[in-house]
Amino acid sequence: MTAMPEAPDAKPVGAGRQLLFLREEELRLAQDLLFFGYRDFTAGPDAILAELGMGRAHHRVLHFVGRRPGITVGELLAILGITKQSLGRVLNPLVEEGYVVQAPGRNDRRQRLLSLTEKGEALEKRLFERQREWVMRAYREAGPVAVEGFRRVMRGLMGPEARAQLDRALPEAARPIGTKPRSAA
Amino acid sequence: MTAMPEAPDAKPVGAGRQLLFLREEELRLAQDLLFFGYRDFTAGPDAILAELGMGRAHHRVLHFVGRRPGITVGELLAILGITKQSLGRVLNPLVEEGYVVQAPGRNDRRQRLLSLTEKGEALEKRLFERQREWVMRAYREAGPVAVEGFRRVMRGLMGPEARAQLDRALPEAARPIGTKPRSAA
DNA sequence: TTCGATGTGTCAATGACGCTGACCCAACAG
DNA sequence: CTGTTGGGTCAGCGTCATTGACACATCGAA
Repeated sequence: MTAMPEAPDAKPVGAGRQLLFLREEELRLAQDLLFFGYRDFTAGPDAILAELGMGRAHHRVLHFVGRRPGITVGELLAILGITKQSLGRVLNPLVEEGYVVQAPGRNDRRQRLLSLTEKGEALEKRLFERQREWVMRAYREAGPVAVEGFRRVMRGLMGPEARAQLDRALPEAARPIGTKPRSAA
Repeated sequence: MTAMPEAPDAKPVGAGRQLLFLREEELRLAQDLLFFGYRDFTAGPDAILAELGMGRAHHRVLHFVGRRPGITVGELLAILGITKQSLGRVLNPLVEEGYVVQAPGRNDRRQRLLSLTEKGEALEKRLFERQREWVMRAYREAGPVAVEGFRRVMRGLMGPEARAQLDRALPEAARPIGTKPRSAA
């Protein structure tokens, strides 16, 4: 490839260009965007977590437990899509260090209902704020129409199970496009 | 900062109005979308790679080497953002098993210019096709306007270095919207 | 009341993927 | 000749996921 001739005014790609080539390039672009975008999206929280001897997995637990206090272990496993052994290795330290509390279920006492402690909420919020700044910048630069498109595409990239989980987890308030939960929970 | 470009095509969701300030739920949604979307986006290739005893990191090498044949090890390291030890653990098997070839640089014979063998191209293509179906489905469901928005937002989620790398790696032909290798705003 | 299914926890081993630190070689550049 | 650069390698560590097997309390129903 030639070394960037600095076209000062790269025009939008002409509509009638080689369609097949563009299709391929479109997808290569999507791959790149998702790789870099996701990596940099998680970089902020990752840095905070590293100082605490934690990783991305801890963040996910804090995130989903914070989103649905009283969630059962089984539900969390289903959402995260990992094994209970993997979850245990992350969840146990969070409990031991006082970020998460477990309470026996009222109806089914086998269950351990998870929720965040104040300490857990504080950390989750800290991670959240870091990421908020990052996402807000991207949203602001892109504009509301783009944000709506982003949501549509990301939703499309999710498998059916993940979509269902998302619908279930979402407060009806901020729901994207055609996301009517047909059989709500 | 208030008036954003009109959206003739996108459905006015709750997001259609002023989301220039990021409400809590909007960011939570973004977090969920990125987590689930990225996970499911990579699931297809992951399955193929697992059969070959490889992982996501191998795919990335195949992807970026395929995109820029003759890339140096140093450039690849910069793009991937990992250490050479980490790269070595992935790249060496790829070379040993005949997916990637190394050639000494013409100007600087210290360099090992990387490119795919036919075998490597075949595998990369196979992974690519799997992902293409997935992305195409999402793109088709979302529509062209949404795709454009998706690109803008993902680009915004990338850090400055990643954006520069993306511009550098891209054939000037198929470049997304406002991506003249300079502007931001 | 017994018994199987369920929710959860845990031990042990494995593997992918990243890191740091230290050191090496070959080639370039002064 | 010397210092820097491009690349490789050994040794060790940590996170995050896996599988398989087992333990235990509880629930629900025969």
